[in-house]
Amino acid sequence: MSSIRVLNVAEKPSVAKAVAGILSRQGGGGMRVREGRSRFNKIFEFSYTIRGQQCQMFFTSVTGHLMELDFDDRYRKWHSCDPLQLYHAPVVKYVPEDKLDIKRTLEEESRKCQWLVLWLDCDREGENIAFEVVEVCTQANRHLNVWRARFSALIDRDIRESVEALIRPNQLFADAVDVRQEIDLRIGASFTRFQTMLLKDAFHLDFAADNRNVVLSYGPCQFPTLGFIVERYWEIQSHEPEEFWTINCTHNSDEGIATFNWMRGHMFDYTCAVIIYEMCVQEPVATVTKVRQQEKLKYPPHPLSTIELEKRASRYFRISSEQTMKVAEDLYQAGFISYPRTETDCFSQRTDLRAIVQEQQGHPVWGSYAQRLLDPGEGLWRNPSGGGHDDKAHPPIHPTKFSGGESRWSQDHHRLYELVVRHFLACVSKPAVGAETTVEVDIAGESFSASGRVILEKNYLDVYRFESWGGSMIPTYTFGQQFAPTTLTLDSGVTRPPTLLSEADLLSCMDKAGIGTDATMHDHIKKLLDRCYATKDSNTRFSPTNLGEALVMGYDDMGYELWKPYLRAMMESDMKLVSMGAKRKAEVLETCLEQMKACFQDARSNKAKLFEAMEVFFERSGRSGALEQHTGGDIIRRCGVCQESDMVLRQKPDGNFMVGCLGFPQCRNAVWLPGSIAEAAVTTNTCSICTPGPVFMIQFKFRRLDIPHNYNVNHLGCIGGCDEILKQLVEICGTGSRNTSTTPARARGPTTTSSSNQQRNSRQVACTHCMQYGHSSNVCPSQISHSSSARSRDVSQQNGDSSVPCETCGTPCFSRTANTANNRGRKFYSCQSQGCNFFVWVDNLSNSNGGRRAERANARTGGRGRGGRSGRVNAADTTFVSATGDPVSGRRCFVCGDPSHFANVCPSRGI
DNA sequence: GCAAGGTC
Repeated sequence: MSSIRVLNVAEKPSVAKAVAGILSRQGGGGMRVREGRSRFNKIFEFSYTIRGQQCQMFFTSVTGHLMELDFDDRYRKWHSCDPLQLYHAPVVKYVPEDKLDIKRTLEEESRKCQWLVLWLDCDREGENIAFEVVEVCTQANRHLNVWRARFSALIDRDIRESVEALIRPNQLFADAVDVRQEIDLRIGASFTRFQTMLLKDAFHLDFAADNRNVVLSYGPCQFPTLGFIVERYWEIQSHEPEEFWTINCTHNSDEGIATFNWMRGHMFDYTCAVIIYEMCVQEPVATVTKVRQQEKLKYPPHPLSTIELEKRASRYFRISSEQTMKVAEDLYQAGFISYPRTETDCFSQRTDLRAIVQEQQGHPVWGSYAQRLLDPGEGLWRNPSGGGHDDKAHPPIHPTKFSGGESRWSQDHHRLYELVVRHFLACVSKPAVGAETTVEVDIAGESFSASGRVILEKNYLDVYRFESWGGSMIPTYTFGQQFAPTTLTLDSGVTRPPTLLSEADLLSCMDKAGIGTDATMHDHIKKLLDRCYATKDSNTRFSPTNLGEALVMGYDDMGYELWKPYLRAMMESDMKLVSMGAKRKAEVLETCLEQMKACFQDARSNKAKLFEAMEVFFERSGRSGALEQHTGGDIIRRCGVCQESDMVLRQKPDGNFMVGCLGFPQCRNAVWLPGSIAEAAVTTNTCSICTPGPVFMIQFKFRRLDIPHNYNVNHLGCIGGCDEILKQLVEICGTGSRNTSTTPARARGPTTTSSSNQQRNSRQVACTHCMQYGHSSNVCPSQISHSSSARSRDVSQQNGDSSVPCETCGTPCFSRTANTANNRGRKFYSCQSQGCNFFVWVDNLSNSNGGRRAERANARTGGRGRGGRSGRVNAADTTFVSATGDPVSGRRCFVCGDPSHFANVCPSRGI
């Protein structure tokens, strides 16, 4: 039987070498290596038998995608077409210049072979690359019999099994990637060209030495990444510190000090806190109600995936994700660590983990730990637990070769290799063991708890020096034991805003939202820095730049969530449907691109929003004619607002006329003219009424059909305030577009309400969440929790949205608003639980807060026990409110107002 | 000059 010549192609040279090595060993024969056209992609030759068929194997590789997608030549230049055309412009898939040598190798080898076996990674991208290879190879030899090998790890058994069970490549998987590529290209290019050409020359971009090189890119991954940064930044900006109160208790004994925390945590209502504090102070005896001793385990981390490597390198060493991937690639190329781009965080059963540990035994620092791991007497070994992710292509990142440190390594190389090794050793180690003691005490019905921990066995913590497990001792307590607290204090604090996102936080956000892949996330982060959309401080925390914030603000003001991850999530779910065969590629492409095109058109018609947002941060340069109303024009009069510049007549891009101050943006004085004007020209006539003069009159020509029939189409008018006809026509026609049913009149920025934006958008674009028309995605009923912006202007405090525990029975009470004749609009808390009659006006609570704070300060710093046993509050001046809502003075019951007792023993509570 | 995805 004659031998079949088989061309095998892997996704990267390392896989070609590894698989060829495994198969040639199994085939029993030797392996020959020869050069291909590309110096990176060698060709391995050996004999092998597939299902009884003698084969002559030729094994080579590509380097990732062989082809690129781009627009047809006619559309590649930025000014070659309207960016809107990019939604339909023809696209071509081609082999770029730097891949031509690989293409030639494939063509030459194909001609010699009968079979083609594709060894691309077993994911959607791999399947797509497979079809690129098929296209090149079958063009050279159309008789090729095409096969796909599916393997999950580069180990003997997997490879042998996959070659015995060859299948056909999966067109649906490849289709899904085609969809993604085309959508990314069209959206990215259209929005990038649009916003760059619109804004770059219109503003003094202070961060750029030369505006000509500035690209304001938009991408479905980079923008949501920027969105995470901006959103957190806005959250911090809009944070309003809120004061809260908590009760703390300490107890000194011969064995040491125990700190007991209030189990309610903290309270935002001072009155509530002080009442409870009073109760504790009245009966300052602590009774131990619970002593719990537990063994606690702290588990080692899961095996290392790319994202975890990036996050941990950032957290432990402050190395950027981009640098981490660079160094990891270096270490991988030199054979010290396994493939660094992997989602997998569990080891295959077949991996020889002990062999990997064995290699590390000689290391001067962690070698002795590796020895302990392998010693059964130590009992330190534990099979690693997986995190449940498996990309079926690569194992978790682990050391593949011992090194005591190479002389050419940088500090980052040393650190990353150490992290990979220590992480691996930790994974196969037992968890740390601790003994935790929790003590709960009761003071006047309030619960407090204290806990302490001692570490019994460090185990993996011995080698994983990056993690610690704080321990603290507490004295011994027994159930029922009573003691007098050493201190019992009512303390205040204020809520703090969240911190800026760290690189590890950002990677987590992206991972959770499915933005980017393990191999590209660091690229998206770097792109934000390169584009000057964000900056990173020395603590690896990200802030948006003015430019980044302005762009997000502009789209947010339009009512669009182009900066949120939902668009990507929708594309991802569509891709999945395509790969499963539930939706056709053409159908998904058509609907998605139609929607994005409508969105693009709408964004373009709302470009004033982007301008307004940019104007918040940047000076206008005056170089752009994009919004003509701000520059040039015939003079009407001197501006009465700034008294420095002239007011000029301008026609806006939408065809409408206005009179604006040349001092814009410093002076925003403007007169908006009726939308029914067809022509307007400044005359030499001056108004005899309006002052200060001269005010030049304008000859208007109105469109007949756009004004009532009793008005003349020709009108010599004045914008100085005297012209009643002009005023009436503004009233009748509005100052916006001619046809309000399709493009409603729109005032400038701040006066435009967000609801009018939403209405406008909803007419043209389907919601990106539910694909329904009639609303935009930021008000989608299916996504309400996503829809509110964190920006302060959008934050509204509504009735019933915050609660305080009822001071009588503890049930959460929500604020409500009175609707009675005397108290309409006044807020109150009223307990809704059955039989409880607690009631208080909110303004009574807040009005008396100032005095109470002073009083509290006095109680804590005055001679009344600061640091002593009882920081008792002087309630003599406190204004309490009775259940009827009437204020009562003095030390009286909070519930019924009776001065003979406090609320904690009020008869109305059945005590 | 534009995207994101492979990889060197």
